[in-house]
Amino acid sequence: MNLKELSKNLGLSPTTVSRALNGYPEVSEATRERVRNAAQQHNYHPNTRAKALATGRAMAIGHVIPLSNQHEMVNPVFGDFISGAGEVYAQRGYDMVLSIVDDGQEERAYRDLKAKGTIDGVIIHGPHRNDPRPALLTDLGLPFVVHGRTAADPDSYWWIDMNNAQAFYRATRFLLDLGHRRIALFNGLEHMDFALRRRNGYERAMTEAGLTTDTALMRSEEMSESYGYLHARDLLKTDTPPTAFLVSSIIMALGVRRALDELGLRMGQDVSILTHDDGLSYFPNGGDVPIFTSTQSSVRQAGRMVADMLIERILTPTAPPKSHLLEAALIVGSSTGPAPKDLST
Amino acid sequence: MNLKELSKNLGLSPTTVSRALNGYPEVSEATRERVRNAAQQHNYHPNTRAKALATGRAMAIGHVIPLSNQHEMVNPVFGDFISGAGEVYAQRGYDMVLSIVDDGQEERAYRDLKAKGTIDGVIIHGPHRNDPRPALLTDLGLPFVVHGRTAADPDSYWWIDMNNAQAFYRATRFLLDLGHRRIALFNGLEHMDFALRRRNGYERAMTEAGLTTDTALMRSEEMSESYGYLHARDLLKTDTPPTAFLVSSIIMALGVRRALDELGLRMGQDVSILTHDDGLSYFPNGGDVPIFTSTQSSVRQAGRMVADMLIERILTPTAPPKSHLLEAALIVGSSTGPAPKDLST
DNA sequence: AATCACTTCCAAAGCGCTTTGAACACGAAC
DNA sequence: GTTCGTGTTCAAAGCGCTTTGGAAGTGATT
Repeated sequence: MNLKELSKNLGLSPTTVSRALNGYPEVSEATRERVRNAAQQHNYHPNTRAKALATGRAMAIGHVIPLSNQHEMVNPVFGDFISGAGEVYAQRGYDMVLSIVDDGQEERAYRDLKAKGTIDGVIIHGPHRNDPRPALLTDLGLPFVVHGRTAADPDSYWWIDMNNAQAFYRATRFLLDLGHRRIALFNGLEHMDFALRRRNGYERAMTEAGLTTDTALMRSEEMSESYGYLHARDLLKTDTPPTAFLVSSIIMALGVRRALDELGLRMGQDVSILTHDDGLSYFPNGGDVPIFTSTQSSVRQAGRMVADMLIERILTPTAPPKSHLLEAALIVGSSTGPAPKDLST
Repeated sequence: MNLKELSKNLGLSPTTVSRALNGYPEVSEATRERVRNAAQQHNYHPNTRAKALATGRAMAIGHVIPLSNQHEMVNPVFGDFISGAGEVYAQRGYDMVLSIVDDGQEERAYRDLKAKGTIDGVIIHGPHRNDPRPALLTDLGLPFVVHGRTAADPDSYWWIDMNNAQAFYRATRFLLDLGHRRIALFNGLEHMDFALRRRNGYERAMTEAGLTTDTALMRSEEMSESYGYLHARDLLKTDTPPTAFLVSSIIMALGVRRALDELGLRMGQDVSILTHDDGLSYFPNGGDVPIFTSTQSSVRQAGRMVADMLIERILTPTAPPKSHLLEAALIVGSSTGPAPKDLST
């Protein structure tokens, strides 16, 4: 069923039917109602391609996902993020198109997407410190919103980020207040912008407390369960093990907890763990009393917000850049407790 | 840059340029070469929407992901699957469009996608035993390939599945050969087709060994870390705990291992774990010697194969249904060992 | 009865591409 | 010198929609 057929069916011109369906005022309410009913009844949906061609708007939003060959890895956070974004798209009539792209081919991917007119805008995931994408996309004239930020010039584009520095500052202070002094930081890869901001928050809190940060207690690594386990085990076997771990991801925290279990240490008593929790649906952090004390910020919610912002950006091409900084909640669970008395005293 | 501009630029008609670019024979090689160069130089890419409209082919493939409200859950397997599929799409010039859809709205989603002409075909994820989707899509005339199978009539459509029954049959036999008799089965939700097939494989092996299956040892649950932990802990505290766990997902297996650690039981000695391993990039199963003994089958590879098959299906509309059954490899790691001597003997 | 201001509808052009059917040039064949 | 292929190019229609620029109809106003 297409426009022509439907309009013939109704004894109206395609023009009128189109206007009726798209809410133009030059059509009587009676006609509009009649058209709407007929459309519904025949399950008429305007052909997206034709509509896109006619309007110049693709009604689709792109996500380009680089796939590096070394460590083939699809961030588990990604699933939750797009499911949040996808809700918004569905609701507002946009399609979501994903491009899996070999690492290093990203620029070409964006150029092609633009040239082919497949999409109206893109979302940038996982920005590095010095990410070239904002400049590239600005250059191409392809609307975009960054989930996160870059180091340089964040005022020049649209973004939504979590306040990583503040979250980890507060988390570190929380552990310090409990008497911990040797606090390990298990961070993500620090060429990622979020990771460096987290480290900065941690270091600021330590410094303010008059402590020197000890690089021996800091790790910067892909946030997998096994790395969490391996590094925790190594650290706990040293002469001066940490009494608390500040961890960047709940998946990594699972690994740290495994190391504790294996060494017979009680979480929240012998050793504390405080983790960031993205609210991943597949790794629920316990029930009424969360297992892990954590800084929480739902990545699915972020997905919704970023999607909304991008659509706004697309619809108001001339508006100046906006941004939004989300604060993580610090939620106490049972994985933290006062630092154990130092036996050497 | 569009066709008209490019052709004017070259002093040719749009027709000729189009044919040159699309490899039609009615164009001299000299001209074709000249056109190709110009296209490359100007980064000309035909507008997808226009092309789609003219050819009737959208050059896009859909994935509809139901999002149930109760347990908002994006299967972690999904990320790996689409990254495999995405590779193939990219290579063959297809776009991937994702629709996140409220549970129960799925049928409408498919109808709409068809009516809007956004896509040329869809992939069906996670089929239930009695999944209505194959019938629906056949009815709609929307080409599709199922990743997995349904109980009824799998010969009537295209699918690629892992041989779940055989994998779990072999896994169970492996544990039986090691002397285990009380083998727990931690399965996925058994209205899912794959899960029931796995149970069937397990039960067949047990029965063939002259053992009765004990429902007290069987769980059917979402495959999360916490469920693995909770159920394993409960079972291990009973009077007659299992000596081995057969687990449907490596994520769940992590939970089982945690229960062992917590109870001071040594994995592979006191208690064995054998898990299915989808080869998820974020949960690598160890290095040279895998941690978990597992039935392995890469879901990313499956993604590639399903995508290839769907494209074939789209290009040959009249071909009879094809299917492909993948065998999982049974790979020995360090999580299994002989059943401990029964102390009560 | 003529004019005006709406309201309601429509014909036709255009979005960027493919594809059909025809035209043109050129040399070979009659 | 006409006819016929052959190779190469093009004009124009069409894909399904939106949108511009009227045109017809309706009732109120002069």
